[in-house]
Amino acid sequence: PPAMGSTLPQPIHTSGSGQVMTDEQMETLRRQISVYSTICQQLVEMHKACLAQQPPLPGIMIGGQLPYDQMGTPNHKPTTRLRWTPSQIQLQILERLFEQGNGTPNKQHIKEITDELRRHGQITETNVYNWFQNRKARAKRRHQQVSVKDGESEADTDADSPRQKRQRQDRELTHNE
Amino acid sequence: PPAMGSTLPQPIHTSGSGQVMTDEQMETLRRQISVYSTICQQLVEMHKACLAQQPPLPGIMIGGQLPYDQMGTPNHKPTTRLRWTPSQIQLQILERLFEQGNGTPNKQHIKEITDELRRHGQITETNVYNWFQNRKARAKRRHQQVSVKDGESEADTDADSPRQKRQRQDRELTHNE
DNA sequence: ACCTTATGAATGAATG
DNA sequence: CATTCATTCATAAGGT
Repeated sequence: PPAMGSTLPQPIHTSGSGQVMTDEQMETLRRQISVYSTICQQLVEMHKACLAQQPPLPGIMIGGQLPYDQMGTPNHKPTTRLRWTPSQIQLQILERLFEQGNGTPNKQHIKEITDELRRHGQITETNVYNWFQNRKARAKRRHQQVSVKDGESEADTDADSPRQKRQRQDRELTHNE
Repeated sequence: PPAMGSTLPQPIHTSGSGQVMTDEQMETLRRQISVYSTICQQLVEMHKACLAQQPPLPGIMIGGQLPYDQMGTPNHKPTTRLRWTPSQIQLQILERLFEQGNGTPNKQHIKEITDELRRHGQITETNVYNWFQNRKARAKRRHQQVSVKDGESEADTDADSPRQKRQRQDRELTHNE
């Protein structure tokens, strides 16, 4: 359960000129609403617990008596896929491309790939970009994990096991106006 | 003291495939988000007040002693974070500063900001600097993607600077292919 | 139904 | 600044 820690604020700004929204924008909106939904629920829980062990303080009485049950409950149905999922065909193509050219393709290339893949389903350049990024990162990690004979048998929830945490922070920060 | 029972809308269900929204729908969405925003703020206030006049309740410890900022910290990683994560309050402040002053603040200003933000959690000047850098870059990318118009379902969300912009691919390394 | 795993996406930090 | 890397978060898919 995510909440306040994530991305809360500001509603999307559409360009105003037309009201055509892109998929991305739609998703952003959906996510925003979802986040608010979660937060509200959490806050309600907190407040419940808070009130539960407290005398009926007279001063506040905010929402008063109304049951929490009727509060929103905007828990969204999966009206649409929340995140992109590559189709089989798309995956095959991507996989093949990845094998050939190692590394993330440049912008132009990404655009081409995206256009091609779109013929097999909804997809955006960002999806493609992310895919390559993730693919690369995970291949790398997988590889170095194998080479380490650490004999670890840890079951990490996240497939990415933090090997060699390189903690480098606070460099000189030499920037002037 | 708002009435949070009255109108908690449910997320709009757009037709999914077609991403053309009418003015009306846009308005509705904006309003929904706005409502959530308001409610969240109010709930936070409520809860604050609630805790304020209460002894250190032992049983519950919902958010524990941690500030609201970190409420969102997901359940299964309570351990120390390896990288800085802005708290809610910090984020709000940063966001506000970003809106006002355009661009990355100079060194002096960063120092001040950092000192201020430190009151809300661990933070360094580098963190602040990086934040502004990233924020700017991503805002830019976001903006140019919004400016794409007319029937293009093209969208890019994260991914750094996907397209457009007289990019210099010359210096873009040439991955084999 | 719940739990685990795989993986798309977000973002702080680093590099050029 | 522009790009890229590394880590983390969230969820779709799959197993039991």
